[in-house]
Amino acid sequence: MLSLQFIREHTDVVRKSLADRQTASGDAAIDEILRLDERRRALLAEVEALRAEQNAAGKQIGAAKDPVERQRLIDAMKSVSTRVDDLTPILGAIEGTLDGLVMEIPNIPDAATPYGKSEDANRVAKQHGEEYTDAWRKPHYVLGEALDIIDFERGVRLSGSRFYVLKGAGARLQRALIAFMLELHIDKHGYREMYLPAMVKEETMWHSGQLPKFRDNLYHDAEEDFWFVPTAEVPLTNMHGGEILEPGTLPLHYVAYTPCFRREKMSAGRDVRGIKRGHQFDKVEMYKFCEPERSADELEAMLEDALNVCRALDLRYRVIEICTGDLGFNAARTYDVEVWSSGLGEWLEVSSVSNCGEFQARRANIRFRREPGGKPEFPHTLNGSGLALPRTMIAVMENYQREDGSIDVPDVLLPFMGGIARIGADR
RNA sequence: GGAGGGGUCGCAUAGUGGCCGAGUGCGGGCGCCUGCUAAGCGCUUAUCCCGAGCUAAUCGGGAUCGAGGGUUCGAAUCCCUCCCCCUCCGCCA
Repeated sequence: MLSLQFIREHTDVVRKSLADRQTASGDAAIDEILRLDERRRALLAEVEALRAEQNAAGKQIGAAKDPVERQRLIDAMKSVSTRVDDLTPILGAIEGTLDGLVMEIPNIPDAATPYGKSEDANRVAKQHGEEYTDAWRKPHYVLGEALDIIDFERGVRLSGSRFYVLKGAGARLQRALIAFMLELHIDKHGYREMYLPAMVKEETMWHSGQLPKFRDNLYHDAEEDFWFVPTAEVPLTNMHGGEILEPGTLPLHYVAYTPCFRREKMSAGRDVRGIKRGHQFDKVEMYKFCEPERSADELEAMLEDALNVCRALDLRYRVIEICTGDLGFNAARTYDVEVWSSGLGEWLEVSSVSNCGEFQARRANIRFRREPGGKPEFPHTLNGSGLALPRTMIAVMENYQREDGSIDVPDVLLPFMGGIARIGADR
């Protein structure tokens, strides 16, 4: 979130941010925030002055020996007490409203984020390999059913639309990808592996910025305060919630594999075919906490870490630089990574690598000290997929398919496949 | 799920209505002293918010004793609700 002080003192920057993000009601929201903030501070001054009076009187009353004098002082404070009781709920209500409004203001785009009105203005920053296909190439959902490694029908039987079952070598292929990605990030890229809760409390969703904006996209338990994570970014952000990290702690590089759950209400009817967009999917997520001045470099490094997965799998990829109009709520700067799938004949987003600046750290109240006794500062946080499994599966299946309908297993996955080098050939 | 115990300043503890934002010990920091990496002595030891100030040093005020409500002129202390931890029983991947 943004600090009230920042909104107050850099109102023009915030207004520009909202305009660049194509937020229609941005100005009205800022006006309301400024108005409430002014009222809040006026009321706060009054309440605090009264409290100071109470505190001072409290000491006198405590010290008063003469019962008559004592009673006189107590009676005198009753009106002050009443006034405080009157004002406090008003102040509380204003702070509540204000807090709610500020929570809905998105992060300020980084200066490096290009301006653009919508995703059409995103530009390809880097591309490795050209689009290609062949007449005989099939989409993964055809391959998957023919090889009996993806079962859509049974997924629907169990859970409804947007669910599927991976079977045999299909399930194993995904597990191999997960293991390969994790080990690459741990052993070669220096991340520390985390096994995380897939359900978190509501508060945690606010801290990482999923709430209130994306309430419609989240699943939660009807009876208890359990919310299903839509990405490991949520628990990872909160790993150090409320902490002040000691000098020498940063940077922290974490990697976690989790299932992710999304309602996908926004994309009803889109991408319904195949495994491209399900309510449940797996993802390996990278996450960093670092000093503010290092986050730009850390972002580039994280992008490379994601691309290294694509390279190791010999996938054709491109990097999309997200423009202001398409930037996510929490992000100041984002690269998307897409890989080419030769069966569907499209680029698939397998990763989104973002620098959130101090936006999430402020929400989750994560701070660090540069030196012992130093002033606490907010670290920057970064997150990136490394990678999302279903789309990586699609690309691998479609790009490694042979004309006879079998699928070669990429070399780097062989150690995890228990001797299966080709799916469908020796079944 | 049942019964009991407990949550106070980095750690350990003291504290049953005002002299407690909070004592003591340990740990950490600064300084003094001591003719040797010890002992001793003194000081210090959180975070956030509002205001003033050169968007400074700093100063004034407010808040925070698991969280939220309540009683009261006044709550770490009393009452209620919730959360978490520990012990035992039950159940269980």
